[in-house]
Amino acid sequence: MTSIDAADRTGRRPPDKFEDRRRQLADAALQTLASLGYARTSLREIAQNSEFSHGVLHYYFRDKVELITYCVQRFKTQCVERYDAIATHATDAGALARDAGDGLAATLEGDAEMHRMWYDLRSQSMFDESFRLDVADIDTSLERMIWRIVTTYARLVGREPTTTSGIAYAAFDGLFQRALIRHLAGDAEALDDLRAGTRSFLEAFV
Amino acid sequence: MTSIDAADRTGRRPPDKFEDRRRQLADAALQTLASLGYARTSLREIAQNSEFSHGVLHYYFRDKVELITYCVQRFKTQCVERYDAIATHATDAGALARDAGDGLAATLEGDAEMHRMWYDLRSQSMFDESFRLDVADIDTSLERMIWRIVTTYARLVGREPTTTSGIAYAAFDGLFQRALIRHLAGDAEALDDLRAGTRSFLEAFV
DNA sequence: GTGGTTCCTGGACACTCGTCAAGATTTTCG
DNA sequence: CGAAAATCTTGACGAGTGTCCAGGAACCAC
Repeated sequence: MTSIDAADRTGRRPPDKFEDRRRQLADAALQTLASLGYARTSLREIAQNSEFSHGVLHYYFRDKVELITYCVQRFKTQCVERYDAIATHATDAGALARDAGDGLAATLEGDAEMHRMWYDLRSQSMFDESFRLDVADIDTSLERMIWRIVTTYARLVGREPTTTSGIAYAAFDGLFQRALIRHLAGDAEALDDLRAGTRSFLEAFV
Repeated sequence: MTSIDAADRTGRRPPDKFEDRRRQLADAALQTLASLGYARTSLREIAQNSEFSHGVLHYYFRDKVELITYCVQRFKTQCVERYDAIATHATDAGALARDAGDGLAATLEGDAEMHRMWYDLRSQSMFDESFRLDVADIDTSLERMIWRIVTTYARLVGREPTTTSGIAYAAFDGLFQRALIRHLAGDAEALDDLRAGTRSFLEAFV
């Protein structure tokens, strides 16, 4: 047994199997994080959500921090490819506003646990420097997605945005987070308020 | 030793000493939560931030959940009495917008750890029902504070708000949270962007 | 002072945590 | 096939967790 540790193995030749397994385990970890939250997520719990035992995690990841960091990066790739499809094929402003609101409401309802995990991890990044860069990276790509919606809306109504992309994203993020919290608490009006807020912001920001 | 447990003792006659001690221990817990985050806050760590040993926590609180819940409620009272002073004595719209932005920036910079604790606990409330009601309560009072600023601004410029209090709060909350994350990450422009965003929102929402 | 109540300490408990390593198992390949 | 490499399981470890409790300390009326 020539002991090569996980760090070295990361950059070896056939990344097929090894990287696949990492992704598989990271998905189990993401599922655990989404259902239990960061504070209650343990390696044994993650392993139980996979088809392996807990020891294998240290075969594919150096420690828990590397696993979680890998999770955040993986989550990011899922994010951008998922949201890049929101509201791009609209031909008039009203339809775009409706589609954007519906898209946000749909992912909030369908992926509620995933979204609360994101806000949980982002809160963690305020305490733990390890996650800060990756979290900031995700925030940037989300900001770009929002800004694309805003600028498209502005073009369709023939005006210019009245704010910056950072401020617009902050508003939409606050709106989405609030709707998520209320939705998880059982508030039936949360989704409609998210749609209404989306329209309201688009009108206010161009 | 007539064993009376903490739950009974809560409603006894002289609540002076007993309630004072609860507040004192809750403050130590809040300090710990602010510096370590919810996931890393243990009862022994809390006790070390106080002048007592860890055993006393179960003399004044039934369990950890009751302690944290008490903390959230205590944090709320501090919140409302602290923020009710923001931007109330302004006579023209421009000064109000400036005072509001400065007030938010000042508390963000001065109480950054406390604010990140708030976002951490609010994230927790998405996973743990125990905190949901208290967290929602705090959100409501913060929403009222923001709404008071918006309506005052609207009165000073002689117009009406163009949005609801919930949507306005969501926007300001997103703005504040974004500024906090960037501030904690060492971004020197975070505070100025918060001020600029405050002005931008006030203009956009009336 | 003295006895009783209240308050606090410190240690023990059962458990979970991240980590690690020895060995069993599976896969790969000459 | 059979040896070598890669992969996975299992159990252990020390540290840390929430909780509980026996007993000491402090306080207070008498």
